[in-house]
Amino acid sequence: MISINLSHTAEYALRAMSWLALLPAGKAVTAHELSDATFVPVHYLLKIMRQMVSAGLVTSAKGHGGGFALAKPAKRISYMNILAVVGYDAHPNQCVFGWGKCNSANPCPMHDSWSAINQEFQEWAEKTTLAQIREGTTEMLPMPPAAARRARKSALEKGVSRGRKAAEEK
Amino acid sequence: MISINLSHTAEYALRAMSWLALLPAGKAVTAHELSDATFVPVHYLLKIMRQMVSAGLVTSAKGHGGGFALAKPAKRISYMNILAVVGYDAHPNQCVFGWGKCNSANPCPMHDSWSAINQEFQEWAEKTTLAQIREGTTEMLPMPPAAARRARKSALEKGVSRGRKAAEEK
DNA sequence: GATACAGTAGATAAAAATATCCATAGATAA
DNA sequence: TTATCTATGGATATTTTTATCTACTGTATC
Repeated sequence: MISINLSHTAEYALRAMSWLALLPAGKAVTAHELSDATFVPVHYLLKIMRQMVSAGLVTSAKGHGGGFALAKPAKRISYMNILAVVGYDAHPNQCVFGWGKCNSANPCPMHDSWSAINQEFQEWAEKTTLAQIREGTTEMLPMPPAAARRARKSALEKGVSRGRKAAEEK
Repeated sequence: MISINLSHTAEYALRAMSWLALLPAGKAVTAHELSDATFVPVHYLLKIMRQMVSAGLVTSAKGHGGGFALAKPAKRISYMNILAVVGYDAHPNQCVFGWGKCNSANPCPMHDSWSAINQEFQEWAEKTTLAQIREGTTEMLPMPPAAARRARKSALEKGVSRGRKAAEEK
């Protein structure tokens, strides 16, 4: 659970998508690489990525050299777009009390205090895009921790090009 | 799931506490009444209320005439206080990527965009108290939907003072 | 004291979220 | 063509969250 209480799934989706946004446009990354970089369990990640693909946010390619890449420019993919894919319902007027009709004219006890922050979040998620990521922080990421680990492992188990394979055969 | 993705438990806690805040100071309400008013399953509510009691936000009294009431003035109970009881961790600097050290000097790819809204939420939860509830909307709540239902039911099954009892005996 | 009320405590059950596994199909390279 | 890579789709397992149940303790009223 993260501060604004994202589900694991939502958090994973954001991580994976932002990682894709860091790649040179058009370059595909495999699920394994993505998993290593983002610490998202491979199979679960694959499941999430499939949803991203059918939602049209990501393209996929099978076979050698295949993988995942953003389907459109980073600045055209908002956080809200991503969260929506993993089941986040944008209910600008959703009520903490579950009241069907809850608005300033007919507020639940928490309406006033809640709707303020809620609306801010909605707006933030809609206007913030994957482009924000690329801008600030690319250069801080020469190699993600997991990729480094994997590289070390791979080096140890000499000669095999993919660390994972080597690890399995041990 | 509500907009900012509160867990059911967190949502329930907020509802129950805000209901207590609406009562005349010192008046106790039973778990059943609270459950009717807030649509929180009784037993689950009881479990949550126990946590509120041990956290010192609520007082409880057993036996006839007993129930729950706020342990201190509404304005001294912040939403953050409530959320903390049900397991919400206030991590002003928690990282979407799960990086141990993630701050403006060493940011994860999402740090900049995320920390802004995250911090807003933290501040909001800390400065907003149950007093906000009482102020605005008390008069809009002559009788909550469930209480009304219960009263109707009770009236139908004539003569017994507690609707619940009557329903069970039917 | 007896009775009914109401919270406490902990066990158990059901449902949802998270994670893993396996058998396939498409794509590339040799 | 064959072997290898990689995503797809669906089944299954695990864990966590949510919900329910039962026995018990304290309190007030009669």
